[in-house]
Amino acid sequence: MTGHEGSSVPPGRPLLRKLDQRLNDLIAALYPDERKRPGYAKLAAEIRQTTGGAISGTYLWELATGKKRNVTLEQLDVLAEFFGVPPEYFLNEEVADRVNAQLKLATALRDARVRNLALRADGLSTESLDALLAMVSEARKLQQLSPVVDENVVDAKPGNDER
Amino acid sequence: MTGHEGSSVPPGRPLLRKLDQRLNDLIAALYPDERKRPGYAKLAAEIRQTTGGAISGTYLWELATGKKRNVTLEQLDVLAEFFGVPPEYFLNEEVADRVNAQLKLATALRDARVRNLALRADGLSTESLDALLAMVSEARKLQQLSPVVDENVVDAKPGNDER
DNA sequence: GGCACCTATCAGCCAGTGTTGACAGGCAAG
DNA sequence: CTTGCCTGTCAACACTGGCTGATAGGTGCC
Repeated sequence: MTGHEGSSVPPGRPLLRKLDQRLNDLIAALYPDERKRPGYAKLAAEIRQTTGGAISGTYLWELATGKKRNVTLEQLDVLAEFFGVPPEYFLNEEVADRVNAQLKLATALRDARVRNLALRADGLSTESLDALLAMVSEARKLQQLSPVVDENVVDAKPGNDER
Repeated sequence: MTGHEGSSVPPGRPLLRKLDQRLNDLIAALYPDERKRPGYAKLAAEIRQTTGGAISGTYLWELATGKKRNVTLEQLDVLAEFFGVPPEYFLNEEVADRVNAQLKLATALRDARVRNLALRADGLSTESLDALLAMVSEARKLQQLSPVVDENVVDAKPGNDER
């Protein structure tokens, strides 16, 4: 656009340079255990089926490593929706801090489902939360997800509780 | 997924569909008098010299008429900076409403300078406001702009375009 | 040893964002 | 009426956002 350099970020414009850090924070919050964390490809696939929006693993990596950062609003919306944060999270410092506190709290919880719900709960009404949960459940049933994902995200321990 | 119809937006994704309206609101707020309002080209030039970011008049029109709406963060930042609103204005309904109230109030004022300052004042500390004002004044002096605005915002010498 | 399946990273491609340039219509000055 | 400026609008172009595919390295299972 401006023909500005694209590698080193000139401090001239207060652009969204912290997007990479924000993204990494979110990922770390959702998957506190490094071993259990899926790669960017798997994570992107998860985002795709959860939000319906398209995103590639490679691009996720590019964003997380700061190689690309001038995303479009559509992508921003998809990311925000998946991680359960308001889109302003990527723009406003205060909002980011507030949400980050919530994230730390959620990380403390052991149960993956509760953690996930807690993340998505921020700023939503009870009705919205309920509707979301129902939709996700429906989607899973519809896709006939096998008893995989033993300790991954959405499903918890294998052959155990589960409503 | 770019089935851009212009008017009817596929409700599949709660995208930023109101960007055109928001933009028009801002323009109308800044230039309440239709007669005195500069065209998109002039307005774009104004934005360019004020914020330093690049934007074309045609593109401004496309955004205002809803032909394009999936802007990048960089463009969003430039627009927000010029109009003196926080970037969340384009994302968050509540913020937009709150700021819109401020805009109406500011519109009531006759003096263009006060109106301008009022717009930019929202959410800023007194120090920031002061610094901004100083910078703008310096810029004006530097560009040898005519002795301040009469009722327009900035007066440009006819037939002269820099850069 | 080997193979199969991961992962992160890179190079190249396509689509759409954002550009420049030009056209038609309105309004004031000559 | 003609000339000139300014407006909104469009079409053709360029650049980069975002994707697909391939490569290199790691770990487990045979």
